[in-house]
This record gives sequence, structure tokens and C-alpha cells, in this order.
Amino acid sequence: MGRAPCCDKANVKKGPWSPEEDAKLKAYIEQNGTGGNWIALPQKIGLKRCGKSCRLRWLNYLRPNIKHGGFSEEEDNIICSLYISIGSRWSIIAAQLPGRTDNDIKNYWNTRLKKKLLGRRKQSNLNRLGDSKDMKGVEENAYPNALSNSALERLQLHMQLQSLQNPFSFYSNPALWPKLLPLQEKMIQNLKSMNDSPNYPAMIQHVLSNSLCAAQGQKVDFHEPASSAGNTIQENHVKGSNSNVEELEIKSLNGMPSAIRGDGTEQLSALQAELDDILNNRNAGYYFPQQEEDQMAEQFDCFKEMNVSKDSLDKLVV
DNA sequence: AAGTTAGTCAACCGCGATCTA
DNA sequence: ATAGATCGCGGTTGACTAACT
Repeated sequence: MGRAPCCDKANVKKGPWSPEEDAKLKAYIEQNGTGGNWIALPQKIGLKRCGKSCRLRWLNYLRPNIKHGGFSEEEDNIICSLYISIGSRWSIIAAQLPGRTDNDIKNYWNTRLKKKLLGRRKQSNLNRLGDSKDMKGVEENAYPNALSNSALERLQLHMQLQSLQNPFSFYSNPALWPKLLPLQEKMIQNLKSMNDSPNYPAMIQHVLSNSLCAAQGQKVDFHEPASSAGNTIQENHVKGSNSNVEELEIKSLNGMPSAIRGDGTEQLSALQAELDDILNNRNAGYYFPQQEEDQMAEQFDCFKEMNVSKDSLDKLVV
């Protein structure tokens, strides 16, 4: 049996808000506040809207000091850094950007920023895949299920940044990978039995070691920006950890070999600088020698060959 | 000029968390 | 302690528009 609907769907208006509805809602809330009950609010002011819809409209559009569009470079950097580190916690990310809403940031990430960061990599793969006329089909086949996966996507972004920083990335050098704990070894064995791809266990080895480091509580040390939002990243990091899946999420700066990682602050600064370069197209003309370009492309191809879903990772560790 | 595709963004939906009686 | 109500979040959808063929 499902949950009772929060409102009478049949008598509720949906779709875009009219200026009159906006005015009614805004005037009421500015004068009386929300009254702590969004569900009852629309009835009080004679709006044929669901309470949730009113709340959303107020939070995302009507409340004071909301900024729309025109994200600054600094905001881009903050969003990217936080996404790579904590994933799609849009409300937390929004709390660090005064005047921005989680919905706005989510849309901005999905439609622009993600492409900005991943686009170069994807374009390179497409070029490599040759002179095929049917590029649409190629793209679909090349990324069967990877980009919808938040954790893998973040790993991919992180690898891309690592590759930019260090063309001789440790991802292609097993000697640099961290030593495994017995439990991790066991997981790798399980994975081996699941998939015979030569790249699969190697990449999973690093994914898992990263994940386990994250699960062991190693954290990125964020400096809290001046914000009246109250929640710090660290607070939310702990408070929000309510599932095994979250524990498994890859905290991008954790679990890296110390020779490459340095301390967290240095890595964060390097990451920040690299993001800055990418986002501002300062390396748009950067030329990777073909060999390095191919090597980097192969690292990303690992994900194709792995054909692994987050579910399969979850099952192994839970 | 008309049709198609891709990009953008406001809004909706469902679910877990939290509150309250 | 518990069940129902509400909140808040993240994923997804769909309308609209611009760019392209």
C-alpha cells in the first residue's frame, strides 16, 4: 500500500506559475511567513497548488536574493570541487553559494559544467574511434552505462584531472597502487571471478582501495567559506552518511598514493588550479602528444571494458 | 520555410528523514 | 513506541527555444 498523496491531485493546478500566483504567494509569505506548514498554505491563500509546489516556487524563485544564471568562475570552481568530493549533494553545495538554489546548481551542472569537464575527453575518444559516419551510434556504444553513475563519473573526472596534472599517471602504473588489505584482496578475487577483462580487476583494485579509505573516515579538509548557511561541509559529510552506498562513494582525494597525493591541502590546491584552467579554457589549446593522448584514452576505456555498475560494487562490500 | 535535434530550465515525483500527537 | 503528516532532497520530465539540416 502506497503513501497517501500530500494533496488532492485532481483539484491542483500544475505547470508554470502565473504572475498572479507568484504575487499571492510572495505577498503572503513576506507578511506571515510559511507558518511552518507548506501543505496547508495554499488553501489559506486560495491557491490551487500543491504545498510542495508552493515551497519549491518560493525557495527556487520567489524568495529574496536569489541569483539566476551567470555563474562566476569562482562558483564554477566551487561546484566542481565539491561535486568531485561529495557527489550530487546539491543542497550542501548550494549552501556554500549564497543566492544559489540546489535546483539551479543541479541544472547548471547537468547541462553545462559536466560537459565542460568531460567534453574534452569524450571528444578525444570520438575522434579516435575514427571516421565513422554514424557518430551518434558510436557515442551510445562507447558509454553504455557509465555516465549516469555518480560515483564512477566522479572517479572519471578525478582521473581526468590527474591525467592533466601528471601525464604519467599512476593509473597506468600498478607499482604505484596502494597495497591491499586481506579484505580488499578477497573482493578483488570475487571481482575476478565475475569478469575476465584484464583491466577490470586492476581498476577495481584502485576503486575499492579508494572507497575503503573513504569508509575508514579519511576526509578532505575543507576550509569553511564565509557563509550564513550554518552547515559546514564536514558536518554534512558526517550527518549525511546514512547508507553503505554513500560510504562507498569515492572521495576523490583519498586513498591516493602519498607520492602523488602529498597532503590534502596541496592536492586540493592543485585540483583547484587544474579546475580553474579547464573551466577558463586556459589549456584549451594544450596539445597532448598522441602517445599520451592514447594512454589517457585507454585509462577511460577501462570503464567501458569493465562494464561495471555501482550495484555490483555495493553487493560486494555490503 | 519547415522539420528535426539539442540545450536549457522550471517543475514534478517519489522516497527517506524528521516531526508530532 | 508508533503511525501519520510533513519536509527536504535528488532524479527525472516536459515545455520551450535555438541551432541545425
